[in-house]
Amino acid sequence: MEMEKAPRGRPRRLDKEKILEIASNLFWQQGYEATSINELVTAMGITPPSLYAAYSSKEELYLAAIDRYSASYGRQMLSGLALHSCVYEALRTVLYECVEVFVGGDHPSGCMISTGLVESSNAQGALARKLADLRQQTIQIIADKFKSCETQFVEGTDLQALASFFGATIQGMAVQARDVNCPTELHKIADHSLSVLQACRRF
Amino acid sequence: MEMEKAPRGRPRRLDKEKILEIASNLFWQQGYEATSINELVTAMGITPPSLYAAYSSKEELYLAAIDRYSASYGRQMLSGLALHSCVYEALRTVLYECVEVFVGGDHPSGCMISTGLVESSNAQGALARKLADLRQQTIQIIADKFKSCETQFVEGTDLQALASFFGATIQGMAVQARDVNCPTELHKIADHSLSVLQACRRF
DNA sequence: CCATTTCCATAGCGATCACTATATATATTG
DNA sequence: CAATATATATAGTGATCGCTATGGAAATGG
Repeated sequence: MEMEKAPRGRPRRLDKEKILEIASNLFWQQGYEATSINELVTAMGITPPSLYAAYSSKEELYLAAIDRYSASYGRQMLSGLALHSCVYEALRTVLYECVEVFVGGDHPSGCMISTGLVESSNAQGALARKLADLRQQTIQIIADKFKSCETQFVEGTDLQALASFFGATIQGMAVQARDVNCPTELHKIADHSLSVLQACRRF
Repeated sequence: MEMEKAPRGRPRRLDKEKILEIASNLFWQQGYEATSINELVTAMGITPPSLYAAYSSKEELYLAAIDRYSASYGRQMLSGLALHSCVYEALRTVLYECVEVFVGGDHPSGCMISTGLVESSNAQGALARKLADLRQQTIQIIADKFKSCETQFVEGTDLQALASFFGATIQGMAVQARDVNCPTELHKIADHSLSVLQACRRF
């Protein structure tokens, strides 16, 4: 069996994953620009040099937080696309999982990506473009699912536009999750949105 | 006839309205926290004391900018509600006017209110709550129109939830206006959203 | 003209920003 | 026990934050 050999020097009080978890929740709650290094290290119970030993800049930390969010919550929200061959069941699962993530659990409300860096200074242009890309990627993933289910739609349906519409629904739900934080209201929004998909289906 | 008597002291280089116009566009582009006093006064061609002579704080300036936006663009976007007795025509006009504002003209893209201070530090809690209120007010205005047109809907329709859905549509369009800035795409989103209203109508 | 009124520009306030140089604390290695 | 390696805490960097005290510039009133 493999023994975990302790590393050479003084052990760190917080590993990278724990640092990232705390940073993710703060960025999720307050956004990139509104979250200061001071707030981060205070929440972590460490000091700035320890943070910078793990992540070389605030920007890198934020990017890692976004990656972490995508890999866990983002994956969860889109998991329905692969689970269901019926495009309606697939998208209903996606929207309901969005509600779960946006208002549920022991984490901030809303969505790190949907409302991330929508407003920002020119100084953060690169990060803002990255977030806009991620939003567009999400829409593209939905569009690809629609295209792979083309036979389920009435002929001539603009599947790309339909995916943009559901992207807008998700982004709108993310805003309202911040404002009212009520799963019931979000479910109603999801259901109205799903009725559009229902109307585009062929039976 | 009334003569405009020049005031007593040194004349100001920029009146309050011009200051507000420039501030509004910068806040619209970058948001509240990402826009610094330095950027504002540089864009205005004045110095901080002149700005503070007109508006006593950054927060007050931002609130005035939001008021200005509501009175002009906000009013324009909701004007369709009073113009049309047909609820479908009314809401179609609203969504199309949103597209006009969100991607058109010689001003920033997106919406000052829909995506304003969705992410923010606790220090800006009061402003963030104000913006959330404005978003909910918009939804309520749409809900009130629906209720005044109750006879046009199929019986038992949840008009409040329907209004929330269109609020989400508008907020989603505001995000995508920032990301792609394309009126054609937004119109497709608006049309899909309107099909939900069409399905709720009684003929 | 001078006095008065009003606004503007310079300069800088204390606080906070993201980030780091230095030295000390805590572990393993030999 | 050193000697080495790593992470830590203290304390601070220059820059920028929102905001303002001071004094001079530019107008009218007498």
